[in-house]
Amino acid sequence: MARRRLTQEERKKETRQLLLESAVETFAQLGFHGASVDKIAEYAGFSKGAVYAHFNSKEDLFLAILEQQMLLHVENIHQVIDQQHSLSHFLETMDEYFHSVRQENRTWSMLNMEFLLYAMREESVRHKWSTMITESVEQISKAIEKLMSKENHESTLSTNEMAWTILSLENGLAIFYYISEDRVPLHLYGKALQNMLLSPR
Amino acid sequence: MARRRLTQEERKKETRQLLLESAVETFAQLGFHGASVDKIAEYAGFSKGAVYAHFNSKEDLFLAILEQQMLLHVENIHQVIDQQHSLSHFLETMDEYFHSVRQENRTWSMLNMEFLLYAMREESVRHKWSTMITESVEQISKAIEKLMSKENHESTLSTNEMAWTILSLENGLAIFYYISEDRVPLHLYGKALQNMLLSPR
DNA sequence: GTCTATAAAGCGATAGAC
DNA sequence: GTCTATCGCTTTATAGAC
Repeated sequence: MARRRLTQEERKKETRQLLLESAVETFAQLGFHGASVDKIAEYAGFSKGAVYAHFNSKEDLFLAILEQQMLLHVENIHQVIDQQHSLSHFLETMDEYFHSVRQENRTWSMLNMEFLLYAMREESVRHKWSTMITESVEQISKAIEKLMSKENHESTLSTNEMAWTILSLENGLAIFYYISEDRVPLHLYGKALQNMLLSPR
Repeated sequence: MARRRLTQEERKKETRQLLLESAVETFAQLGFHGASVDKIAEYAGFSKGAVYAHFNSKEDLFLAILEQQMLLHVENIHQVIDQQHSLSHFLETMDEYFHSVRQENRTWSMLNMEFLLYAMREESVRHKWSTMITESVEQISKAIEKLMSKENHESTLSTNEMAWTILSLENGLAIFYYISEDRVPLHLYGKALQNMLLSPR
């Protein structure tokens, strides 16, 4: 009996996950308004009814993947931060992380943009994002501070300002990568960061 | 007779301009899919019919303001570039330009984001934007080169890489300004650019 | 050129069968 | 839990009056 219930719960979770994955793809491709519940369901191999059995509304579904994406991004950042030995190594890893996300996972990048635009318009979501971003900035800021004190580094930028710049440049460059692709200089992200944070003396 | 025709043409142009301005506001506020032709017309004080008398479709209207915005942005960049005496002065002016656009004209910034997302999805628009951006980059690159040779400056970044970074950071920081507003350090744009391009020695 | 009316299609969401 | 059918509303776009 316990076994049977577990299987059913697993099946339910699996459907939910399939719907989430389809939603990720569809929202990224067509945007929030452009992606219909019908299309999302169809792409996952279900009907509209299945979506409304798992989520209260289209917006609810959207916010669910927003939540998922938020946690994943924060987790990635933490992983990157925790394994650093030097500031230079840190920036290199950030550059690699940046490129792997852009190239292997175009969908997530476009979805990220969609979230950003959504957050700019919806106050509640904007506030949530703002909090998450600020926390990421603080994490990065602390990590930089630790690395800098270890290396006796100095800069006219505060570590907080550096952290904001790192994340801003990531987003800004990502946009251009998708629009101009081959025209954007390779590994500019890492190079620009090195230049900004490790000023030659 | 000539006078009468001119007046009519002027009226036609005026209506068209009013519709364009309303479209700018509405698309920025609600996004491409979220903004209906009805709302755009109503906000301008007209009915839907008037819109279709001036534009073939909703997308046509969208592309018309995209064109207008493109030209304006390029013009602004040129104006900023042409009046520079030193690299430091150039970066300061860019910082001022950045802030005036963000604060006085939130609408245009959000519209800019909307365009970017649209361009990321529509191949024809993407190509147009790519060309325009590349031209802007070249303009900025040349301006920096001139200023640097005048001041005997050196850097590990090429002027081309600098230009891409300048525009990327502008977009990336703009996003965060709208989401986190008061938490983003003031005048970070100019400061970060100074640090990146004018490395202390 | 601008209006009102309307067509035709798509949307989010719900109801009821299974 | 998932389906089909359907409601009620909004959308883009067109037709015809003025």
